[in-house]
Amino acid sequence: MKLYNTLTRKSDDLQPLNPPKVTIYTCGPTVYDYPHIGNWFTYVRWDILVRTLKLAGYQPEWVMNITDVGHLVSDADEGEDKLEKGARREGKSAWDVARFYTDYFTDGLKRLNITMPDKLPKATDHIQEQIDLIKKLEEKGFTYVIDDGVYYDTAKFPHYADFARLDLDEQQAGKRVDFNNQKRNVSDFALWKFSPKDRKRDMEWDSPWGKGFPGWHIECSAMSMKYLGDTLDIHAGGIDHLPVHHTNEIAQSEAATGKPFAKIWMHSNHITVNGEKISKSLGNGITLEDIEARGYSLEALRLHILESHYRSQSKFSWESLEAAQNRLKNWHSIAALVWQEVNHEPKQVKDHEHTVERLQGLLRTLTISLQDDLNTPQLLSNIDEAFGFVEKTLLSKTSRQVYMSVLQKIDEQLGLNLMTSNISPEQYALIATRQQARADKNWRESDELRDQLVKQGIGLRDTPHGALWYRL
RNA sequence: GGCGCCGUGGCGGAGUGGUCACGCAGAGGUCUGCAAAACCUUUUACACCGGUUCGAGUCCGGUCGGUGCCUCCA
Repeated sequence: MKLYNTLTRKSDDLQPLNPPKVTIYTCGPTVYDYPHIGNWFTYVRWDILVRTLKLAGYQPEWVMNITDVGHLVSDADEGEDKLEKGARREGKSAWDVARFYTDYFTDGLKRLNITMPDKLPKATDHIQEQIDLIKKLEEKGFTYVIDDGVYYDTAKFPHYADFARLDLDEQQAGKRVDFNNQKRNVSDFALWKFSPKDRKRDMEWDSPWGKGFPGWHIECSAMSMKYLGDTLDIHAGGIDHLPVHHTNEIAQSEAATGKPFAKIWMHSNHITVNGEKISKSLGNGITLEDIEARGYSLEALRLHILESHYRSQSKFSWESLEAAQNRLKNWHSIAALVWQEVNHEPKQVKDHEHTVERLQGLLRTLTISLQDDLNTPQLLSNIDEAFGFVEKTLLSKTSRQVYMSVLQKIDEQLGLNLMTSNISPEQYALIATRQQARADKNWRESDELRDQLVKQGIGLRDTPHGALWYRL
């Protein structure tokens, strides 16, 4: 199985440390606001990663963190605390805000049919682990303390700039911030921040260095190592994390353990909405509720997400969501054929043999496409081709069985719900009655029966092979 | 300014040098009691200019354009 590795900047073969187990850590949400579709794009993509690992015969162990402690608004460790800010906005405590958005987030995972990670550890439940890790870094001489906190000295970590290929001298030229002459490098970052002397924070803890709260980056190192060991098979996250968060995670973790932190780093690219990037500051985030309010299903959103590759900067628009919803609708009607007996003409028997071949071919290409760095767009086109063939030739008894296993496999890998249940005998009876009415040219009765079925969520299309139903 | 990425038909979007996937939308047609489908046909798509090659959307160089990060952000 091949995955593009940011570390090596090429597609690497996955070679887990302890196969068949594959350890995965993905950066989760900071729970201080509603996630927007851009966030969900990323989580769906990691869901596909996990499902593909299972397909490839691995046993993925997936940990995603919940950042419920307010790291500061800026990577330069300046400014406001996000959770405290959210708390003020909503007139709640930081703890309440964190709880509310954590629940919202896990609910969203279910709504989007995203595999539940094996663990969703919260930063606030792992303060001690973070303190221990900072202590370790302190013992090894990677830290220094200034007025407002304990910092990581990036100059002590020789390969700090390698991962993101940063040019630290040129970077931020003309933008050099004055850190009260207390920070030696702009790239240094906080491991532990002290509480302000004049104010009590909602969230603060005692530490060997004084009362305060952990820096943003340390939680991921501490929790991933606790649950998955010193070296991860795969670490994944949004592409925005590459230059700062992930760079810092590597610096902390590798300084502490002396071992590689992750073998493969994967980055999900951002999406744009109407050509603009989504950002908190622009306030153009679309939520799941916005999607549903416009009459689109989250399943359509899911399919839309799969229509682009995770490494490309994809575009979101209502128009393309509409296209995805239409495509899904067509898929549903073709999927419903799995339940339907059709009167075939003899000449089609040969086609049915080809149908079986096509469907088995789809199972092969499905595996190939996904294991090739999660090429979902290519897989979708494979599905379309096979479905087109099914539509054209209809199904025999044999091919129906194969088709059923194909639909189940697609649902399993893509998290769609193409396999719906069969309709009831009563509904089949209604269809048969309508067919008789049509044969008698009793159009009024025939149309009434059709309306009746529509009310039950069943659509019909009349073909030379009889009336075929699909779920509306 | 530094480090990157990208330019594919109306829209979205794959493409690993060798008949330019696929979806959505549009147009025309066949079929059809109506409806819905289905099927067929359909517009010189690979930003531009050079180069390498028997052959380039695919490799190399340049030009133009867009865009991301270097403040928050998946």
